[in-house]
Amino acid sequence: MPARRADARRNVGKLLDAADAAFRDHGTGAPLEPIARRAGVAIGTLYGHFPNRRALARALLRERHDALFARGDRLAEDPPGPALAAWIRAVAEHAAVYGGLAEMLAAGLDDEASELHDDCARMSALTDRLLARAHAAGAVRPEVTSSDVLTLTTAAAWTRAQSAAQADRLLDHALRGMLAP
Amino acid sequence: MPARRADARRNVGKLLDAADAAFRDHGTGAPLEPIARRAGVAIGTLYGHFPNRRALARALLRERHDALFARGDRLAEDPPGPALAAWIRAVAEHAAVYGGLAEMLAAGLDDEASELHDDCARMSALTDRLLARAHAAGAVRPEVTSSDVLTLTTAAAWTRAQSAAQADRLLDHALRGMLAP
DNA sequence: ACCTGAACACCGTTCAAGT
DNA sequence: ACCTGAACACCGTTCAAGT
Repeated sequence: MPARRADARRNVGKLLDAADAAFRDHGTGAPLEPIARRAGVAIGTLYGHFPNRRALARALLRERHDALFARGDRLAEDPPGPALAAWIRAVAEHAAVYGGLAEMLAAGLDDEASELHDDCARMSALTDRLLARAHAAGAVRPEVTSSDVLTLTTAAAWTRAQSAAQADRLLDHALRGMLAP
Repeated sequence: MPARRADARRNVGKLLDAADAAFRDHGTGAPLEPIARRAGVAIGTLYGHFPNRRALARALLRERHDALFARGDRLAEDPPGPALAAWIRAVAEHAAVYGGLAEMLAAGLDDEASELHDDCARMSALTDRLLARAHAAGAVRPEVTSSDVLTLTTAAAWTRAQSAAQADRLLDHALRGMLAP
């Protein structure tokens, strides 16, 4: 972390607050100029701190992602089957804070150049780990792969942007089909 | 169908061909000006025939939707459980011809003013009918609702835009959780 | 009855000039 | 070291003028 001028640090804080509000209201595709205006800075200042939308999202998700990773680590101590289910639900719920975030995270996993790639890879690694435990305990059907779990998670996150209740029901059905009979 | 000047009819045909190619390549959000140019007409001509993107999509999907509805009607004669599963797979496959179509159809079902509403309502009605048959035959778990089925269908269609194979596997797992044990 | 394309609005992004 | 905001590019949409 380089030394920053105090006004610059304040501006970053105000930009993140404004971006959070805008992303909540209009999704991750929200216009950037109103965000800068709402933060009381010029549009160039926003670009000076965040070269693109993904960099802004990454900063915005920092704390939230760290909390999610901690949750994943804790779940690795719980009974394998329910722990995997709880993890999937937690990620799906997280990826629905902003409309369009599910797409952004799915893309970030594939694109190594994405500012979100590291975070996505970490989520993926936690999924692998929790799934491997569930397999070892015989809690999941043997044919279920890590990709299957990630796909379900993103699909549920995308659904959640339309209806949280329906996303939960989709998870109920799909998990019933994935967990051991 | 009002009488049309021959050149107007030709233009509509060329616009639909160009739009189909553009939607396939860049999804339903593809820029409209290149579509008009590719069709050899001015942008105003496109707007003259199709007041908005949904109207263009509706025209583009006409034949395809009619074929889908016919498929649904035929499936209503088949064994209820497999028929429902086949219908879900057919709709999911259809809604993935263009990127972004899954979202468009999901929105069209809720929005009565949408040019796509009628088509979406008909898909929904066919889903209801096939699900009711499956329930009557005891082929589906009793708690499965029509919304559950529509949600799964759209989620699978959305997934399909990224990976067809993963979408199929999602359907495998979710259907296993929805069909009677 | 239909077509043209200039015109306007809007937004993302850059960068020269300023402090 | 950071900020400003004009400038440019791009695209959706409208509409007066033309055939």
